[in-house]
Amino acid sequence: MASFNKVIIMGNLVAAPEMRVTPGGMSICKFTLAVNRQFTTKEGEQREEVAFIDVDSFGRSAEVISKYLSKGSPILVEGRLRLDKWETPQGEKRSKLMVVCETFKFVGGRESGSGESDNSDESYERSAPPPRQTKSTPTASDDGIDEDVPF
Amino acid sequence: MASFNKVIIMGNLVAAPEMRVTPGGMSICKFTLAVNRQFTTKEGEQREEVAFIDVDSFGRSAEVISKYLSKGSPILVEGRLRLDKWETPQGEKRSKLMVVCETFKFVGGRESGSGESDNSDESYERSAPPPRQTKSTPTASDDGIDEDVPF
Amino acid sequence: MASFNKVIIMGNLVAAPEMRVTPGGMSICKFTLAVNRQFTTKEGEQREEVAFIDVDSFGRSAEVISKYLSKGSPILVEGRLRLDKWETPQGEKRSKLMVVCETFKFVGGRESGSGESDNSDESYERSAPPPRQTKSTPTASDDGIDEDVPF
Amino acid sequence: MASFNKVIIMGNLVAAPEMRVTPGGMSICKFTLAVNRQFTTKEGEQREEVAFIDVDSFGRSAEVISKYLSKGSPILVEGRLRLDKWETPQGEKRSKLMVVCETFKFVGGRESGSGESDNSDESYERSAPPPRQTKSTPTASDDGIDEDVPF
DNA sequence: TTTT
DNA sequence: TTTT
Repeated sequence: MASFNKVIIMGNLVAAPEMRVTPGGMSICKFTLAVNRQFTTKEGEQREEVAFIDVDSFGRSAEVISKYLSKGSPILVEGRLRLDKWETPQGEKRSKLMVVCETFKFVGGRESGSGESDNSDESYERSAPPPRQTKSTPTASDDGIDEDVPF
Repeated sequence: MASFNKVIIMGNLVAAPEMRVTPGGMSICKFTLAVNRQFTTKEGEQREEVAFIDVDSFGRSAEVISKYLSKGSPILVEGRLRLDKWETPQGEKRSKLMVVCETFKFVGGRESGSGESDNSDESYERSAPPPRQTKSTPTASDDGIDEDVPF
Repeated sequence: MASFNKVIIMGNLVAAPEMRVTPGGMSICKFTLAVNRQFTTKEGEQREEVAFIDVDSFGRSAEVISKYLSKGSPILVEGRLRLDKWETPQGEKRSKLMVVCETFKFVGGRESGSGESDNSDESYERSAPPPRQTKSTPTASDDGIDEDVPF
Repeated sequence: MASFNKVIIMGNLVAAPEMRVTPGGMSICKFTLAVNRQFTTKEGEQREEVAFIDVDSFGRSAEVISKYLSKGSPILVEGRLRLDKWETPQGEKRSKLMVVCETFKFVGGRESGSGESDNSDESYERSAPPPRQTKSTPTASDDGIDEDVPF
């Protein structure tokens, strides 16, 4: 059976992205995304869990991300899971699951853009400012009644 | 071979969502998303194409969407493709591809939330305000040189 | 707000793929996928609904698909929704939602492979035969008791 | 900005799934998927890399997977990334990225089925046998000429 | 019929 | 217009 490996995550950078260039001239930009999940337990308590996900981006993606993003920036990353392997100085084998960025979208700032990986056609995009909210922003006690607002 | 049917789209409502309730008490909220794609032609021209995508949402999702979204609102919809079929008054068969919303996320406003379909565990979520942008917003002539900024 | 547009569908070709080449030399392969969804109604009846989804593939993808697939072949397609527009001879505007194939995977045959769109790095893949099933194939009356087998 | 966290992987179990039941009666089935990626290097060499991905499934999904799958079985898993955290007996903090199964599909056997997570509407599905291949199975030297067959 |  |  063929394999398939797709990850789509949206979250915020927990620190500034780290950029480096290989001796062969390939740009690599590493960053960690905080991806939150809020949920309500069976007992009705609000909870939040965070997954800190390491991401590697390459080429033009790496350059764009390192240039425009910083700690706290939101981003949508599309890519695949990769199992990184290495050996400790003591000779122990280690491995870690992370995400290889194949495409990304800047989201949620005043201007949003997107990029595509080094492996793509590099047809980058220019995009418009975000829409105005026309209804008021919902909050937990949004409409005066103690409704269970769902977000 | 098993089938698989997954759609993930993020865009803006082209009009206010339309809500109705079936005689059986099921809420149905219909809306149309504008999903943009910017690209550069081989000749280097900037182009934009828009897909207008009809979406049906049900139950609690329908209620939340109809309550909080309006024309222009951004939303991320996760669902599946469905082929709607009907007959014209003249007896012609017609069909149309559209999206059934299974889950959604409010995105890009001051507060963002999410919902899950009537078929889910209804563990709705409350979320935090968006992060501050710490680098300046990039634009086409961002850094004074006529660089080909990729978005 | 940035847009996002992702479709992942797996199904079977309802007919042989149709291949053509543009005057400019671009290969285009069109096909229709039947994507099934089985479900149980609230009343406990088994039902099946089918979405027939038109797909356009381009370049190397088009060539590989048209060469190796035929009526009934399973395939996994990854791509995006596009709204096709045209005018009837009577001058009526028409439009139709369909899928643009960006990548694909052959699935479920003895050998499975994959391809990537013309826009990609063309790093095509050769893959291994599918694994043997070691447990017997489940059926509705699998284990002698009239259990509600979930597939 | 809202978070989003979606994983779709298809691969084969590297070992029999491990099933247990919590004191509270919740079924948990753990397994590891091998997800392969074949690619061609810039130098034209065929390579394969494998990601071994740990997956947790719950409830009815856990029961179905543990009942019908075994070492080598193919499966398509849809879910989300979770960061597991624990402490070693020496008091060191450890964490590991893994996948929580929210839905799955049996793929590529004689019969294929699917399941949905404990959190879903439990509308399980019964599906048909896989299609017959009508064109011969492609291989690297498929048509006698030393063509660069793309899979 | 269209959003940004 | 339809696949399994």
